[in-house]
Amino acid sequence: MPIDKVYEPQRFEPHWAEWWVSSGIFHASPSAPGPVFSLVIPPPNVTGSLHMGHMLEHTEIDVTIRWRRMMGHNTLWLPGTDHAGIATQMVVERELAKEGLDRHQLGREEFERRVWCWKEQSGGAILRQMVRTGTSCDWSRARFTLDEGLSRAVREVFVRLYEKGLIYRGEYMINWCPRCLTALSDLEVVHEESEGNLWHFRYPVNEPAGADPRHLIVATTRPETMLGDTAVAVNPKDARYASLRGKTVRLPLMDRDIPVIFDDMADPEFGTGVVKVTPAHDPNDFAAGQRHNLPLVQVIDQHGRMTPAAGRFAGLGRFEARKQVVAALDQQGLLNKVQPYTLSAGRCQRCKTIVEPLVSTQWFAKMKPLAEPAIKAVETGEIKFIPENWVKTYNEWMYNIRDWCISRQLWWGHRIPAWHCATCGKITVSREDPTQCAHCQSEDIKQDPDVLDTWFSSGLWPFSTLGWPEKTVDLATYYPTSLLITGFDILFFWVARMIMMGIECTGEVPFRQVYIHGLVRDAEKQKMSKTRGNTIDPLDVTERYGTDAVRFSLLRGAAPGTDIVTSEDRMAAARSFANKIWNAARFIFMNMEKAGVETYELATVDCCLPEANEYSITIPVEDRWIFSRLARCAELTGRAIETYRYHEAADTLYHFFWGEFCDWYVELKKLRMQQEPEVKAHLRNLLRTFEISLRLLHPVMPFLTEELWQRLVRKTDARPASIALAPYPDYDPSVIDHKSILDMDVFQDIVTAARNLRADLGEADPKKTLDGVLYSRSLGFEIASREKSFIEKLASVQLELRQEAAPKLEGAAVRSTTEFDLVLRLPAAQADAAIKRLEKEIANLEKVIANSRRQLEDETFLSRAPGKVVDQIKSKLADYETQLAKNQAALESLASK
RNA sequence: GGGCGCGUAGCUCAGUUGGUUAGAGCGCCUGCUUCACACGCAGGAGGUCACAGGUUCGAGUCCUGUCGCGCCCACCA
Repeated sequence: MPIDKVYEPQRFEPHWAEWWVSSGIFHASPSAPGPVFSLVIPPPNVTGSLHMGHMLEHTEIDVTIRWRRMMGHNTLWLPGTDHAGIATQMVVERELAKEGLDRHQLGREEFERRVWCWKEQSGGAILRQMVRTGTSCDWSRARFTLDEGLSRAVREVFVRLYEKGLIYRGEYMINWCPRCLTALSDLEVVHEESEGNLWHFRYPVNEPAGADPRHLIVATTRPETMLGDTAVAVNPKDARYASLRGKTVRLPLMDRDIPVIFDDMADPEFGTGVVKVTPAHDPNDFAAGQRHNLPLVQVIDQHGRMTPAAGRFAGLGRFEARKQVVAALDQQGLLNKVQPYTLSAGRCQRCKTIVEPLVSTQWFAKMKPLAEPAIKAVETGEIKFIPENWVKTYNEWMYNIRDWCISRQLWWGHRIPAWHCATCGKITVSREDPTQCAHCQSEDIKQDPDVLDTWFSSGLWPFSTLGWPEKTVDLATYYPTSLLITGFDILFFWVARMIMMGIECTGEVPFRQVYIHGLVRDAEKQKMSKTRGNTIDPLDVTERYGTDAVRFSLLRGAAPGTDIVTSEDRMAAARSFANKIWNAARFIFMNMEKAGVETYELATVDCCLPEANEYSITIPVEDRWIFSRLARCAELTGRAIETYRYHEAADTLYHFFWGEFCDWYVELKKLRMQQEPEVKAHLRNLLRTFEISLRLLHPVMPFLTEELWQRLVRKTDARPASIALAPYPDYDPSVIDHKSILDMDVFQDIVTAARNLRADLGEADPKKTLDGVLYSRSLGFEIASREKSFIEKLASVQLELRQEAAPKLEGAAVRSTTEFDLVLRLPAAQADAAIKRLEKEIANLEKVIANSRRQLEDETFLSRAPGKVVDQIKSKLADYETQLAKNQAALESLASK
């Protein structure tokens, strides 16, 4: 049963990953005891595969969920995937293109069938990857946004909102992607700055015969749209143009007269103060057109080509048309000037094609009435954002929210439950598929071809996944969910909409807290992206470093409100830690074998206290100490996880396990078991502390701890099936033994002092023992006499103990603290290093002492600083002064040589 | 044009409500194949906390400004 020398997670991680699923230990039961803690996963796209962002998010969620589960909460982590409308449709269309097909050749039904096939393949992949990485979801409750139940929820919400007048259909200006051939919401348009031009054109003013010819100069970044101009606008307060009232101008190239309108949209400060108005191709102009009743002349079509309304430019692509329009105007002498200009163009979030603002009939959701209660919920603290400053961003968007274009001209998604009547032209919106028009009973009705924005269904995710609109037990138990963990990139897309939809549909907030994590970046602080080629594949590093190491490295970088830097260096460091744990286990297993102990039986007392009756001996200092440290570690780790300071949790565990458990406790136990006869008693506590440590570590390193725990702990009826179901170590502060901490401090100080002195003397080889004397009349003597042989062993010294004050010694290296003075005999040749250290120590002490004295003499300080702080300084000052005196004496004696 | 965030050791970053010799990981230097671990052990070097002011008994921490960097939102042609 000895385990392998080197930590090789590949050998056991897949096994536990499978077992966690097959054993069903993460299955949530509404009737389970304990406070409810529920969370729904931000559903990854079915088309996707796991990336580092998921890995981080899932790790943070998993740590939280595992910790809560061990704390005895009734936990649910509901997993699932999103159908991701455009993204998925694009991927499948690309696949079809390889076969030389497009979706129209297949037809809607066949195309949908193909997407479902694709979903079965790739949707399975990401779920399998999640299983492999150990996420402790309840897989029996996995959901997909196009599931029957969720589709019913979508339909119910659509009908309700329609009936309340919160969903309407109308002709407005929307963002249109000429490549995807669908409308987009404002959020799906990303703005990108690029270098372009500002062209200035002359539009001749129509003057009565005989008057002086005049022209107006208009500027535009999009010359091709001028073909659709139906007015020019000037500011009503702009005195320069007052005389234009009632005038028209001749639109060049089109030979059309268009009116001069007076509207605030024109900024007198900008350019000439005259702006061309193209209501069909610019959102501003569209609004102006409505105010002034201007006609719409659409010169660009859905494919981004010029329409017949563009006259001789008809059929050209929009960018080619731009060139030709400029050339034509130039030729006619109407090009006034060209200015370089940075403009921000809207691009399709998915395919990066420049979006075309077009007037189109679409479905919209009215947002203001939904936003109001959602704002209030955050304001009143019913929903808490962490970090808090995201509230500002949230509010900014919510207060300025505009109606949401929810229809998409796609085939993959939730079909809009509206039927158009060919007879009366009216619309029937219904929960069940209608067979006739609700208005005229005609049977000549056809379902609207559009589907809903993919975020419409994700907005319902927290309750649709729990069975809503049915009144299910799950819904009653787990809704509202406790927590949402997600990235800020989908704050508006998803989080805000869930809040609005949740409140609207269920009357309750969808979650109590939202923890917003940072972005995963590479070692160069670059955003990870496929195009940059700097992605780290989580599955790849999981194989090479182990899932636990990848998780741990991410957590160590995951301070709230900051981005998360990853690199293989960090993973290697985390793997070293895992290896350390592994080897501690190896040492323990080895000693069990030596002592003939087969397995460890879980202690009946679960708090961090040694079981006194196990001992026929006095409880040694390291045991009293380590249990206090265990309790402290549990407390700090728990509090860190609870407040989403994952980096702190990881750090606390790291330093506890490595710096305290391994470096001191195990080392001491090692000696104890070598030198003392009560091996089993010592082993018993070693096992106990190790087992508790494994439980402390389990939320962050689930695989390794499960593997070791299963090997260590004896299977009994009382034992939980998995460490994941074992209780998180109790951290009642009353178990902390302060005396033991003091004792251990002194013990460590003596050992460290001896090691320092050895180094000063240039003797780094631990095989060579040096002689020394320890002087102390207090705790130092007590500890040193009790643990003399251990100090000698750990520091490679031979000690003589004297219960007296240190005399003035010549030719010796001295290390002094308030509790003791340690003296090593010094070969004369090596005084320099010792002197140097003393001088440094003295300089430090002098600085601190001066500082403290100054403060203690300062009346204002004494009167204003809290008594606690003053006392602290006083007692420390005394300590510093004794140390200083001792060091000075030592230096004097050394220097005099 | 608004909003948010960052600038701390060679590198990457922590630093909870201001409280007294500023921490970690990696890297570097010295010495150790000590029977759990060289993915290790022991010891060590390295920081005027971007800059300038201010508040305070006390500032890496709070305020103002400057410089540098990043991100988000916005219909100015």
